[in-house]
Amino acid sequence: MNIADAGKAAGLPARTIRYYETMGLIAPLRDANGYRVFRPADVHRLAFLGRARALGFSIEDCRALLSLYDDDHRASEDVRRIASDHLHHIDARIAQLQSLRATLADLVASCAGDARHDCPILHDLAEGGQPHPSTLSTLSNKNRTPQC
Amino acid sequence: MNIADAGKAAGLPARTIRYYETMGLIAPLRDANGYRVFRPADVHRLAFLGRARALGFSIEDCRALLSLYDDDHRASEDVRRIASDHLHHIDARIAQLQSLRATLADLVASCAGDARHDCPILHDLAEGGQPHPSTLSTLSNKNRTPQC
DNA sequence: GCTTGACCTTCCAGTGGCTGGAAGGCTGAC
DNA sequence: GTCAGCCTTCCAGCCACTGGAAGGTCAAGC
Repeated sequence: MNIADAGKAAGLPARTIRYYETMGLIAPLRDANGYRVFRPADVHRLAFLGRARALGFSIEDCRALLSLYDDDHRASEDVRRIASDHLHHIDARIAQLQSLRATLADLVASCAGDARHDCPILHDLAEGGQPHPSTLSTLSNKNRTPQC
Repeated sequence: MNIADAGKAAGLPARTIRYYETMGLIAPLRDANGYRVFRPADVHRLAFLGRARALGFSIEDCRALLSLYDDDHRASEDVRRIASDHLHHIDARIAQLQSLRATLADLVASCAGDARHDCPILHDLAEGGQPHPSTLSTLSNKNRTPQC
């Protein structure tokens, strides 16, 4: 099975699969012509990766999960710890976004959004205003760059 | 005022300020020795940037907001549109994370997390299981890589 | 046998918003 | 003069891809 078919079967773009190979997450065989050859087990592994990534696990988490999956002597404790840590990160991220959202929603609500010059949003950004109570922690946070 | 003092005044690391200069967001003067010289207006602009970034506005959004801030003929409509679009992005992101969180929490709850080999988390990742109803949209989403 | 188009390969570079480090210049106090 | 602590620029790395270029391979149709 070539890379495009493996991609279709696993729901991943060919480029992503090549990237996963360079990251050492998969190791397909090679045909005489240099083409990658994917066995069913490779496709299965790719689908595993696709699902883990869809749940937001990092590449390094995925590597750890795959190695536990391969490990006949694993303890479910180890898997659960990875998932649980990840859950905590997501919870923290949601809380941060919600606090940020509250501030932003207040600002948007306070702005007339018409042809006039006066704008409370810009005023707040310029003068610092009163940060929304729930945003204080976010603003004082080291993570000054909430990606969204 | 040199870069370190401007950074302290605006609450930004010197490196970030240099980065903002390369991005064309600020244009401090230069002293004879090549050092950047920050006037009060520059520091004010930096603080504006710090607050906008803390609210998750992208660098390009910040550029647009600053240019509206400088514009004597702006309409608050234009500012509000930027903020409102950003709010929608944050809402979408929160919804995505919450759906992902629900799936993940189910998985974590289903796992004994002990010394045994059997693990529903790995089983789900390997076999695809039943995706959590609220996660279906996430999994079928183009954005296969939810950063958290 | 030849062309065509769809695949495949590798390599390099860009995304966003910084951050780290290196190598070297400037300043002010001792 | 020497030392710490600033400042400068430039290059590279983070993450997980993604885009593009340049070129090889394959199968179908003529």
